[in-house]
Amino acid sequence: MRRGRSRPVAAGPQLRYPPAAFPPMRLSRYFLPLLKETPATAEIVSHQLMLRAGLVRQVAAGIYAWLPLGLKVLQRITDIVRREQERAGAVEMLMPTIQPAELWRESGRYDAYGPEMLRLTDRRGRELLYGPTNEEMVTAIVRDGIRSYRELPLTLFHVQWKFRDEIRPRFGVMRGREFLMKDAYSFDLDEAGARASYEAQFLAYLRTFAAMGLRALPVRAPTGPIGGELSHEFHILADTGESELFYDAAIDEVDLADPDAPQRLRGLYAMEAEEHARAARCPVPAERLARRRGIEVGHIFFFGTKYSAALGLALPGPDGRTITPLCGSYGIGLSRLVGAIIEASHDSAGIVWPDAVAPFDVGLVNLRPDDPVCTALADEVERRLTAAGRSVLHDDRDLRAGEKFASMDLIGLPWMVTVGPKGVAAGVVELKRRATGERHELSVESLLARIGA
RNA sequence: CGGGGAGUGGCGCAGUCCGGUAGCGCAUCUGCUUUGGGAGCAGAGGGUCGCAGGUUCGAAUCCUGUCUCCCCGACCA
Repeated sequence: MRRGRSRPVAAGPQLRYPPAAFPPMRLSRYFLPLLKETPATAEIVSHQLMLRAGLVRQVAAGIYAWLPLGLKVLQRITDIVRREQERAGAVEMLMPTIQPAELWRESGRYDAYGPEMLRLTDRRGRELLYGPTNEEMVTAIVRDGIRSYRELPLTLFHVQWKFRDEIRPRFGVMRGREFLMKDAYSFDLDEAGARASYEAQFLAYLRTFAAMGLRALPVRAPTGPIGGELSHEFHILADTGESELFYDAAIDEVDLADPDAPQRLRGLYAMEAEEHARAARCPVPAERLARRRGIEVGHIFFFGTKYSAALGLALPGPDGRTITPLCGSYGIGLSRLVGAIIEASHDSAGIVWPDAVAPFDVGLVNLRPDDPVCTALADEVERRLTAAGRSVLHDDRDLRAGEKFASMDLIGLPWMVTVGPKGVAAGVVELKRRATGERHELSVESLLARIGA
């Protein structure tokens, strides 16, 4: 191809992009290594199920490969987070995993961070690190890219892998060394603006977790000298959660659709057990004090000029005086969320994915792939569900019914559609809801009416 | 990093104390019979026992070193 001269792309059917929104996936061609037995190294249920359901494979302590099915979940979670971040006015970018040590010397954190930071040296002897977070970098980028106070406020976010060399990684992806995180950073001219940016993220978090079908509790987190009351952790409630939470049961009554829900939630008591014990007195009457376990999946906080001052981010304000922007950062542990969701939603047979984050909407089981009539019907169901916008994982393998059902239960897709010899003559298939176990025999038309939109 | 435990076919384990040339279940492959909730029978393949030294006629087994993984604790999204 010659350079410097554009030529029109030849139009032709072979260049047209296929229109299917969700190409169906055949299990016979997929990579889904399921384990019948529980690996001895996995202690908690989410880790066990993630290994058994073929979501991840451990590569080293706290480091995981994401297999196709696990990646789907991670992507669905990321999509929801991205949508809600953009809705809250944050702008996406992407910063690298590797950062120069010099940047961290500017903030003084290079020495402060300790062995948890993975340090590297390149061939020229330059000191690098695998980023555990990005405050320094984003602050430097904004410093170098902003010329006027008029360009603020600004909230940037990215989704990127991070590395913290935990002393003891555990609980599978819940406490890995390498983890995927959404982190957002806000830059404001004054405290009122910073507070508004914080509020916007607080609301975005409520919406994000609700959109995933999760119950998330905002918990007041201890702050440093600058943070004031502007720091919250978001916990997914799960009986197996790592932290114990005490909160005002009135929180359970708050309607998230209500515009003043964030305000109400912020006013209601919720603390981690350790903080709760430390508090002078609990403002919640005993009969309203709820106690549950949770998994921290998000953390937002305001830290003022800590990094902007250290890195020399300053702008001339409208009156000519220098403004050092006020900043906050807002994290969601995306890979950890996968584990947290499973902790919150599983049963003895396997995972029970909430609809919004399931790797596929429907598991389609053809009980007789060698029977042309069953196969024709299964193919039709696949085609029509796909056309209706549902993602379908089609089990076309020649295996026994029990094994196929058990596999579907294990991977936890919200719906299972079974096409088999019993129903095929009458033109009916069986629909099963994973969460409840409820089953119905339906015609293909009724099936589409039920789950086809 | 302190304390504890474990490395033996893909997975789960036995064998280690009392050295004698590796075994069980599941999975895999072949055949037949089965076929709507992890089938039955018959046969087959697959392991330098984490690694490196040492002791011994002989080491999965004893000794020394080393690496890795897991659990409890402090730490953390």
